Amino acid sequence: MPRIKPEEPNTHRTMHVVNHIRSLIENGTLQPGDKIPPEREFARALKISRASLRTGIGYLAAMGVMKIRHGVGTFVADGPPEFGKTSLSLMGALHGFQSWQMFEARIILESHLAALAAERGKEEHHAALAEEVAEMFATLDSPADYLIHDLLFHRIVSQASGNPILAALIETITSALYDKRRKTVERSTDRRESAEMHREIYKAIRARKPIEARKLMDQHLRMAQAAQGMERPPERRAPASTQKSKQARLAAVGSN
Amino acid sequence: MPRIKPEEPNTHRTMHVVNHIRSLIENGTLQPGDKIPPEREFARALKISRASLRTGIGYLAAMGVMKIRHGVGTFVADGPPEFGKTSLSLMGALHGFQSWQMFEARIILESHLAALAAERGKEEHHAALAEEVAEMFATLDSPADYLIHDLLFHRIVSQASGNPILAALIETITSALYDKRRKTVERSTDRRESAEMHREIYKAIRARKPIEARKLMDQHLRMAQAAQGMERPPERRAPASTQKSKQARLAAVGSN
DNA sequence: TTTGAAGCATGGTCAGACCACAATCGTCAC
DNA sequence: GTGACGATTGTGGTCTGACCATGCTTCAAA
Repeated sequence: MPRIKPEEPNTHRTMHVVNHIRSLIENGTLQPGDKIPPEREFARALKISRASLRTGIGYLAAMGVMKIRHGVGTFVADGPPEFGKTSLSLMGALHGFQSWQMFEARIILESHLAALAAERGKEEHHAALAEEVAEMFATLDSPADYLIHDLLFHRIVSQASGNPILAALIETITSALYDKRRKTVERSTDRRESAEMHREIYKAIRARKPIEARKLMDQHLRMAQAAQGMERPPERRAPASTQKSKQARLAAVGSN
Repeated sequence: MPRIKPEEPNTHRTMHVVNHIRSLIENGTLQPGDKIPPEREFARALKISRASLRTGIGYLAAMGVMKIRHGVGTFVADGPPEFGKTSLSLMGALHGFQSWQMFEARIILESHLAALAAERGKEEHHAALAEEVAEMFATLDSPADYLIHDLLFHRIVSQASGNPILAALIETITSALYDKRRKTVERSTDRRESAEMHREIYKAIRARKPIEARKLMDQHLRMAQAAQGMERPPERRAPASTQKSKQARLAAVGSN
């Protein structure tokens, strides 16, 4: 007896949910910051169990598309786009990303971003950059405060580039890098010189000199890279890893 | 009576699972391709319900860290790193990423990648690139086949760059771009000229001329960009979007 | 030897109950 | 009136146990 399939109960429920919400977002029904219906109600509407709905929402939340607030509700993510913060560091652990590789990516992206910012930056960006440069000079004696304005400066450059994708990529890499660096003591890498360089970059962006902005940013980041010892190491051979046997590794998975 | 907290039952179970697996990956106990214990068994080991375990695993799977195979088991992702394929396109719908922005990001990343490949590419990469160039010339009459080798060529350049992070970023952007382009008919954008350019790029990489490789790749991609009409549009003002009211939008969320 | 049908291991879904958190509302003391 | 504080309500988080769906393995029949 051939099995009749009046509808299509297949296609994992999870993806059913994901695609449904996806289409709602794509046709503009759902916009950043909007709240979706309560789980129980939504599940009833989609004719699936609450558990399955939750799986789908969890999937979207993991990708940063949805934000869940316990006791409040579930919302479409607003604010700047994020490519799962945990994602990069986890992927790093998994695929052995090296710090110098992250820094290399950052240098490439951010120096180009500076050039784009010089081309497209608007008055408001120029003003904000000037503000941060001033703050940096004002906090030369306070490493923690200085760092904040340093980060803000770079973030504004990202926004001024007019390309949110590149800005989001930079943001992801920077935060992953920051996590690694947070533990190391704040070496007082001559903040005055650093501030001067930021000022030069600002001037190039304001003067709409993409080539120069790019060059200065590249130079600035390479110095930072050197200061943190994140240059690309020379070729190594024979990693000589001391791996446990596969059997021994897998036996330890359940340990807590 | 004050509540005693001998342990910390808090910290959402989901993150408990994620962090547990994360640490297993970071200390090398779990490696790409490894299979984790069956859900029922693993849940018992972690002293949580199977449902919660599944939530955590789903989270990791959404980020591309785990691969779930129904009826078989759950595995740590192997193969090349992926930043959630669906992520970029969903984020695009959410934050209004434009095609030209994706292409701009691609141009910046990939032209630099070509330079790095020229610096660091090994014999094997050179051989593989030559192979693909030859295949491209051999399939000038077959758009579909040509496209395959086109993609492969670029992927090999990514690998040759020696920076898996940049390679993964490119891969994500390219696949998102490809999804958008798939529907458009394969315009026969002079494949012969395209193949010639790839050959030039290959020669520059093989000759270890980073500057030239970068320039050629940039040139090649800008032509492709123009051919697909993905240049950055001139400044627009007054988007004049025809948005429904918030109330009307949210009322339609449950529709199926 | 081939092939098809069980059987089994594993992930997927469901239902319903209860827990935990956050905002709101109502009561009561001041 | 007004503030504090507890109850109520709405919402996500977790648990349990059952059953469904898939895909590999095994084994018997052809």
